[in-house]
Amino acid sequence: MGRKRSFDTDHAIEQAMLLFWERGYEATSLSDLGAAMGLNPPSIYAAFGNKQGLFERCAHRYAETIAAYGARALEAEPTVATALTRYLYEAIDAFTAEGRPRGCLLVSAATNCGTDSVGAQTLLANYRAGSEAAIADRIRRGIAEGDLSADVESVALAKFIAVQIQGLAAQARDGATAPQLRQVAKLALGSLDPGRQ
Amino acid sequence: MGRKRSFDTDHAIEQAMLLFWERGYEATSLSDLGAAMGLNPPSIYAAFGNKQGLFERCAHRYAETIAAYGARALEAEPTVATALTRYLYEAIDAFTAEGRPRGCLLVSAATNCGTDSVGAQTLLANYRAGSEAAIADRIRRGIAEGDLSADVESVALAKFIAVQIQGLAAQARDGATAPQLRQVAKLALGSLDPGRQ
DNA sequence: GCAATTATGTATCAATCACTACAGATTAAG
DNA sequence: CTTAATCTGTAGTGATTGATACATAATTGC
Repeated sequence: MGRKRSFDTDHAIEQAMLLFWERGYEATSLSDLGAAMGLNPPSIYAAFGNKQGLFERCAHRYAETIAAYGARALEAEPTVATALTRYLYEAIDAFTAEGRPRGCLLVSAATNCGTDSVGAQTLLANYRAGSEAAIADRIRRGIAEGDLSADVESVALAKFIAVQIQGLAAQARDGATAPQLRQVAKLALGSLDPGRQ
Repeated sequence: MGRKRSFDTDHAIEQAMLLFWERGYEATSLSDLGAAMGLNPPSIYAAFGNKQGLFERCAHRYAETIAAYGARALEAEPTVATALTRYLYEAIDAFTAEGRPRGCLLVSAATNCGTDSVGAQTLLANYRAGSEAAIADRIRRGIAEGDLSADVESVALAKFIAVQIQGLAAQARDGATAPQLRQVAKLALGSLDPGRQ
């Protein structure tokens, strides 16, 4: 019973996500969020609890949609080399797509925050750690399948890919173009060449 | 004439720099800065103009001291390969040194800021662009000296190094250790091997 | 229709933000 | 010492922050 909610929660999350993606957690005020979602403060708090609750929903949405290329690349590609190659190139597409913020919400929406934003900071850090762990798992699977030399250090290689992702995201925010970043990825993926390392 | 300044400007900048480095531009309030520097607001404004003026002094100090390894590596090393290698390894030392903030102020002190911090944001972006340009210059010098194959694309390789720096700084903030990051750098520098690319 | 329950809009909360007015303290010049 | 100039400490500026109180509107179960 009770009055029905007069707005679309999914659409509201989408608008808030774009704002958090563009400006980061702290720099996005509830006034900005309310204006973008077309909601007054009480509706926001009733639906999401508080600012951090809304941010968690937005980060989840981002991970499930925009950043879904990562899991797809790791699962769909037959070899580690093709999986990591596709991972980087699709990341570059995501970081530089037209008509939406550049870079990666999970990388740069809560990098420099005050003590009251520790929650958002660790939330994103956990997403990043999860992605890196998934990459390491995929590398170990490749080794087990004989796809990759057994003396490849999965943790180090996964961290290498994570560094590429975080660096590419930062460069995309700084205005680097997709072709430029693809040249960078090509250099980075040279390390994966069989017969090297 | 007039009353003498009762504090050491250099020491004040040093304390403010450490705070900006740790928390970023927006998340560091003037109360925090005043407490760290041992100054009341009027003294800060008399000496530095405003918050952004203080931040500019801090960024300059950081670039001239903490981040001086970059220019040193590019100038002192005889070849591009050794210069870029030293660049990355000394960056890792700077990003993970004990007793001071992790990561790089120029990379992550103004990544997600509101519209009133555009000045700080572009200031750091210019520092980053300058570093990347210096790397590209050094690469072109190496090509001119016959140190490097003439078909190396200086801009792309410089951006590749910039991506490593920004990614390594982010990973250092996420808690990665120096040995872990050195493994990453080793993989990245594999692309520089003569006979490849 | 009635009562219970939930959502919405207005208006506002205390806290904090960057910044400053102002008076007293301290210095140098004459 | 006097005078002018600069610095320092106290206190407070208006604006904005995240978050709410409260009355009204809308919906469901009976």
